[in-house]
Amino acid sequence: MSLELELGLKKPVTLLAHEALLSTYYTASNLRKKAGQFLQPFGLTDVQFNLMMLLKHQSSQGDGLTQAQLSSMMLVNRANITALIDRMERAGFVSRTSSPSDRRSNIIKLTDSGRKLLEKIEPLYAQEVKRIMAVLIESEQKRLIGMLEKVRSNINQNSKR
Amino acid sequence: MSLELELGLKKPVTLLAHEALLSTYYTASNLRKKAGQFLQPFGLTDVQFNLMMLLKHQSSQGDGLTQAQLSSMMLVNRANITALIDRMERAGFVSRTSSPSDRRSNIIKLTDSGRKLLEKIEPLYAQEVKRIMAVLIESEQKRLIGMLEKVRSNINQNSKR
DNA sequence: AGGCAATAATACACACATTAACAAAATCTT
DNA sequence: AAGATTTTGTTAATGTGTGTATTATTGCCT
Repeated sequence: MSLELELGLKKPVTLLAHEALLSTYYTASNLRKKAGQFLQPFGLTDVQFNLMMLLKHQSSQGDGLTQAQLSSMMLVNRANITALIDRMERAGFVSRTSSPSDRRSNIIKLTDSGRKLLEKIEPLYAQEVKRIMAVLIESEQKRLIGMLEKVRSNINQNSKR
Repeated sequence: MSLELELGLKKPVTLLAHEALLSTYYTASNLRKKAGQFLQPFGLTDVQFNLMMLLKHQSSQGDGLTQAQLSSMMLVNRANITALIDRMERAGFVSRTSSPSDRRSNIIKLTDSGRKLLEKIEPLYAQEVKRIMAVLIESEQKRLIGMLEKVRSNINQNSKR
């Protein structure tokens, strides 16, 4: 089903490049909504789940990550992380301790209950991701990743120079 | 540049399907940020610009659109549109009048100054979109659109049945 | 006609994103 | 060593997204 039909547009999008952009945009939006619905029964948002995945898979033997590292890996501003960790700490998913080696930094770690919850969700999540992406065969998924990578690389090149 | 490097990950994403999902997600996020920066000097957000584009191109001879139509075309909850239109009305970009044929509905139209602003921005925006997407040739853009369409169509099919 | 269900907009509580400004700590430079 | 710069986290103001509940209106149905 085309974007035009999905959104109930009366007229097609005229510029192909714009349709490609809107496709990316709306697909991501749909994916996020789906993830949100999937995670809601577990008391998590998609953002919180992503953060927990980073804590589990991107820190060496549960050493945790700093808020700055998290903001870089999540592609969001540092300022976001403060309130996000506040909420997740309150919910008991993560702990925040000051770094002994750099007193500016906080070390964020999964709590035991956070890790337990994550490990319950992870296989179900992976299964659902695989199901959704299975409409594309492996080579197509790679091509998609490659094309999107090219687009990203071109976003912040200025037209001048 | 791979997602792994862009985000500063210490370890690669292991599941290909997940990498495809994250690629889509982060590309959309980058595109939105870029659009936001591009539109900021004009006093618009990307969401407001999109809404104005819909009002211009998706309504028959400036008849306007209802808030329900806008929410469908923007793939957002109806509840969003209320405050969004509040802000845009306050800024003088759009007008909100009650529909004579259905007193539940509001008709949203571009104001003269809103239309003038949009027409100034539109060619610059189109140029930038074309520049960004020009890393993909036409056939690739079509393939991208097609693949994302397949993904979207699969999001809301349940695994059971 | 009279009642019931669907639809449109709104309000509220909450989550998450941005930028800008700030304090504290670390690091660089001379 | 001292001063300047950068980095880290926080706060505040603002915009956008969700879900849920409420009100007003319309349309359907017997």
